[in-house]
Amino acid sequence: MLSKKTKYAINALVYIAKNKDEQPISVSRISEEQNIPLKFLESILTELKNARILNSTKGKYGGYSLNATPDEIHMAKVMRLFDGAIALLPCVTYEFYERCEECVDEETCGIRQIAMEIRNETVKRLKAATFADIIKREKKLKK
Amino acid sequence: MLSKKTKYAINALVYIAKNKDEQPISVSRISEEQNIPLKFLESILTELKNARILNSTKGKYGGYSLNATPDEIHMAKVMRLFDGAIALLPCVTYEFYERCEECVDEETCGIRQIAMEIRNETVKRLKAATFADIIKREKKLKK
DNA sequence: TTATATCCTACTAACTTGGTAGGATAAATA
DNA sequence: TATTTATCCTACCAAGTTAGTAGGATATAA
Repeated sequence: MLSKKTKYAINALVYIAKNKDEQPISVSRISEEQNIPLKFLESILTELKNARILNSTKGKYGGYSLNATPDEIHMAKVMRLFDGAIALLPCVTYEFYERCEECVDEETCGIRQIAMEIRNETVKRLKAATFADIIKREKKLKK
Repeated sequence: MLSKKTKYAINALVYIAKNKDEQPISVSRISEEQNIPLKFLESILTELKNARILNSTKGKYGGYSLNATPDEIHMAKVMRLFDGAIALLPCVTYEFYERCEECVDEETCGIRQIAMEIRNETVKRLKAATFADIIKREKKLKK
C-alpha cells in the first residue's frame, strides 16, 4: 500500500503539472486545493525539492515548480523516495538491496524468482506511469 | 515488502509440504529446522489453522499438516492472511475495498487505473505461485 | 520595511511489527 | 491413571513507523 505521504506527493505533483502556466505555486494554494495538511505538505515538497523533482523559489510570489517535464517524472521515483523499495523482498530490489534474514539460501530460494518477476513487471508499469501519462488518463476519464 | 510473519509462514508451509510423509510436524521441529522463534511460529501456525490452510492434531506425536495439496495453496492466500491487501491503493483491492481518503474523485483518478493493472498482474502471478510451484522452482535451482 | 514565501529543528500520539511469558487443555502411551 | 508432549489461549511489551503539529529562521518582491 502507498503511504499517505506518497499519495499526497503524487496529488501535489499532478496539480503542479496541470497548472504549469502559473508556476511557481505556493504550498498554501496546493494545500487548500488538494486538501492536504499545510505543514505536512511543506515537508513533502521539501523532500521533492531535495530529490530534484521540484524547484523552489523563496519569498513573495515564490513557491514550487517542476524541475523536469511531466513525461520525465514517474511514479516509481516518487514511491521510492517516500516508501523505499518497491519489491516484495529486499533481496530482489535494485536500489535498496539487502539479504533476506529469514532466507537459508538466497540462490535456491523458491520465492525469490517469483518476487523478481513481479518486481520487474511492477517497476516497468510504474516507470511508464509518468505524470504526463497520469494527466492524460484523467482527461480521458473525465469525458 | 512482505512482513516477517508472511515469510516465516511461507517457509514453514514449504517445510511441511516438503515433508508430507512425516506429517503431522510439530512446531518445535519447524522452529529448529527453519530458524523461526518458537512462540512466534506457534501463533503463525495457529492463524494458518484458523484460515483452514493447516490442520492440527493435539497431544503427543501431534503437530500440523496441510489441509490441501500443495498445488491448491498459493502465496496470495498467505499474504492476504498476514499482510492484508496486495494492491497499492485500497480502492482497487477486491477483498479489502475502502475508499481512498486522499482521492477527490475515484472515477477520474489517474493513478487508480495504473494501480488496478499492477494489482491484476501481481495477483495473477501470486496465485500461480502455489507451494507445488515454489518447491519445483527450488529443486530446479538446486541442480 | 513589510508581507509572504520557503527552510529547518524538534516534538508527539497512535498504530504496527516482532516478538515473549505463562499456563490451560488434549491425547498417546506406559 | 499418571506422565509426557503436543496445541491452544490470553496477556503483555519494546522498538519502529506514520501522520502529523509547533515555532521560528531566512529569503525576496514590492
